[in-house]
Amino acid sequence: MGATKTTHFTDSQNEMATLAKALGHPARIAIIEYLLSVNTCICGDIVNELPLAQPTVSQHLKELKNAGLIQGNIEGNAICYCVNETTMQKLKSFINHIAVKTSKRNNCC
Amino acid sequence: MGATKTTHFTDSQNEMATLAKALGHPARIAIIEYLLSVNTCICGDIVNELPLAQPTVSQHLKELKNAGLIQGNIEGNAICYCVNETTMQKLKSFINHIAVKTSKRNNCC
DNA sequence: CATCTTTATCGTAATATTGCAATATTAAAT
DNA sequence: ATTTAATATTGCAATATTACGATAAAGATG
Repeated sequence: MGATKTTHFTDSQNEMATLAKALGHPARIAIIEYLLSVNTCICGDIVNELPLAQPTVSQHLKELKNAGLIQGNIEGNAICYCVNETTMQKLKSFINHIAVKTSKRNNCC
Repeated sequence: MGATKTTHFTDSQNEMATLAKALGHPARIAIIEYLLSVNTCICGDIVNELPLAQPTVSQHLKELKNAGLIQGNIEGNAICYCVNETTMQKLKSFINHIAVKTSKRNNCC
């Protein structure tokens, strides 16, 4: 075992889990925050912002990209990264939906 | 290696990563959704709702509980589970903050 | 008290993640 | 064409996660 049984869950559940998982590492949270700390896309310079080696950062960027949370455009020999608004809104809607349901629930615990 | 370098990141980054990571599995999304599908706490019956063996579900519940996303109260020989509103609001605020920043950013990708 | 029900824990196998050194790739600059 | 700069990929070791059978623990029920 060790592999997630994705086939037993709905597409929505798998999709949201994928997005949450991609954010489930402090380095990737830090990357997102850094991308948003400037009012434009970041071309290069991400590695120097993080306390991790370049291959490690590259890997984290890849995971964020695979999940659709960020996108990268080649700009010369650098790559411009930015947060994907559509995906972020999707995640936001889901969390909001859960949070609203939670607050409207009858407390009993 | 293989261990996350949590000490190099801020408390906030680590906290949000922990919450996101806890939601980063479809079974745990399904558990949260099931807990919210009824307007009260769920005492037992979670195992039968999921396509996973009882020890596996128990483990997922434990992780959600460790992250503070759900809480469980002993009720006889069963345990009543429900979503933790405070933690969920914290996650919601963070995601909202990120989403707002994303949508206010100058697009360039 | 014996038994049933519910949930947790242990042990373990399969797989995934994290991290980085070494190396490759790609495009700009000289 | 060579060098430089930025990013990706490969390979690998350490660790974490996922899943479940077996078993334990704790309260309810007969």
